[in-house]
Amino acid sequence: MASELELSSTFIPSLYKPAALLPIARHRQNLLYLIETFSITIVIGHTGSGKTTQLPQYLDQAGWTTEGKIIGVTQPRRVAATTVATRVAEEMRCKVGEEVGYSIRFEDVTSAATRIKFLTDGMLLREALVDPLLSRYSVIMVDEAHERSLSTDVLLGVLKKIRNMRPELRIVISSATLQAEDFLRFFASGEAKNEHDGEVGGGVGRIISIEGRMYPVDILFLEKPAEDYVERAVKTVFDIHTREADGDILLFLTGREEIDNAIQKISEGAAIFHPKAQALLPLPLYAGLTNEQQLYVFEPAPENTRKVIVSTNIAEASVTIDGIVFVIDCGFAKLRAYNPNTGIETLTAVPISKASATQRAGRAGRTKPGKCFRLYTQHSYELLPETTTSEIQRSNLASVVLQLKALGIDNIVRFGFLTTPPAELVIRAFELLYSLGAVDDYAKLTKPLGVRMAELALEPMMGKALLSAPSFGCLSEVLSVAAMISLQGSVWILHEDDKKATENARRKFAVEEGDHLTYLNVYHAFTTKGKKDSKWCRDHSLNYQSLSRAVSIRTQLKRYLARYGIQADESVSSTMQQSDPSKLSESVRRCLTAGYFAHAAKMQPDGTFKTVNGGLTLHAHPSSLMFNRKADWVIFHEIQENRDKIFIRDVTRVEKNWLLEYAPEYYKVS
DNA sequence: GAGCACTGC
Repeated sequence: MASELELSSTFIPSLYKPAALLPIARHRQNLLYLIETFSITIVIGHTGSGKTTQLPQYLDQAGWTTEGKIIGVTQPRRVAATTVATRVAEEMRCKVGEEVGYSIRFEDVTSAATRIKFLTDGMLLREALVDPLLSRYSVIMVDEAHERSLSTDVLLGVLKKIRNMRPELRIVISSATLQAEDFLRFFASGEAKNEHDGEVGGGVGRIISIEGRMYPVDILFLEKPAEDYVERAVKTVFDIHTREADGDILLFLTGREEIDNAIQKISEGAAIFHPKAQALLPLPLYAGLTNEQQLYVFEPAPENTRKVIVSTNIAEASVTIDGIVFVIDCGFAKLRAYNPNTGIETLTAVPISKASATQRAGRAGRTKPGKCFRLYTQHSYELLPETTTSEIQRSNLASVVLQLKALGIDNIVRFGFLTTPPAELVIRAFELLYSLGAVDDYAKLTKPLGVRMAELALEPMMGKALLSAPSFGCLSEVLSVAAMISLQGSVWILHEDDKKATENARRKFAVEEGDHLTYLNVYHAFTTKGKKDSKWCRDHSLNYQSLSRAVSIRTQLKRYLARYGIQADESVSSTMQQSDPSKLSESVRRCLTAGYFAHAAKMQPDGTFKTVNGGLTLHAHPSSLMFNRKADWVIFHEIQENRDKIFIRDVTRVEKNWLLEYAPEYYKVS
């Protein structure tokens, strides 16, 4: 420790502004006082205030890491956990994994010396399965809590429960201004009243605001509503380019199609109207791009060139780009919602919230004063909801219910959620879990099935299929299928200009029986013929990063199963060629049916599908093998409504009698 | 004939 102190007085960090200059430094004493005094501290501060990097260090220096206790800081995203850990380690002059570490899925970079640990909130929930009181932590800081992700909300509920049993635990919540009082009220509810009556939070906690290092952003609205916001956005890009000072532009649209469209229009316009002026460089940004493709937006523009980054919501919170001076906000975002009555997810563009609009505008003021052009009227803005509906109110909650059950929360209905999810969502989740055998008649987790399903990092239906695999003699295969399905569609690389290339590549691996066995084929080729080689992947339009991830996921799932005494015999059936391929294919499809019986459909003469009760018309997604193939009965992984059609994705042929065989209760009526 | 964003000892 002595040598460390000496070092820090001799050297000044060169990479970053000295920490003493950050806005948070002035609040150091007050922050430490509040955390010492109150169980809950809500910290309001923008990105750049230093709350994430400095506060854990203050706490460490103030003695919160003595006697083997550690400070945990959760993030909603993996990248944030790793980058912040790296930065704090630099400031503390240690290697990541020593005094400062991080823990995310597949990567635990911590050691016995670790005192400050950055981790995803999902990961902290995992830890709670083993250590229900999170007893190693003296302080837990939940960063970016205002984003209200599914796991943040579950974590907040769990922390509130833990606080009752561990009053010495300190909880710090980082929030945007708008929601700070909600967080405090949440933790204060159920507390006995005291002398602080009348004040939000009473004696439980306090809110502290730390001013961020932000530059002013001028907000401009349209006078009249725009008829076509993509067109209006492109026009605004050119207006900025010709009339405003230097600085890059960030344009928010809702999805890939709009983005490609806008980029084309910007390129065309730039070529015609401004042949000699400063050039415009339009760049797309959305999650579907590979990491490599995303990196372009971070590179400085060539000389005499203005970057125009055309992005989805990914640039609102997940990705931060320097040098943005102008933001154009279309006022919409695509949002996922789940209908508990039909079991169908929708993905539609909806108006954003005021909080979201503020966040978007803030992206313009990170390096100097900026401007935000909103492609809607001030009147429409006033009508927007304050905040976006939290995920827990619009998601399929099967996994959440399973997780809470595994954490020992028996009464889900009475569980203290920050926002109580609609009862229909909870009921629907229980119905599915019951039909899968994960919970019993008394809504208790079954042993060992339900307990294991909760532990596996898989959706309940896939978890059930995987745990059934040994009895079908296809564990090795279903492990691979489960890993590939976990990639959520990022198996293939989509070529913007050459759509046939992807199709041709798909055809090479196609298996008649459907998408799941095609995935198995791809996985097998990747780990044998492909030799886990990135060039081989590029040649076959496959996403190298995703497939490497599938290998990690498979390894992790296999390790879990091994702990249950379930061994995958890789030597006998690791290739489909070795045993009778058609028999193996049947086993895999039977096994999938045992997990996915609730996602079954029957093909109609016109090639569309009908749900089991006959109510809804479904279409095979064009990315599915079953898009132009014949089948009778199928099971599918995902069902989603886009615009006017309901699509099913990851579709595989099954037999009707398998449905009756593996889910007699579920199908007894029909 | 077509994909918002995240994540799991």
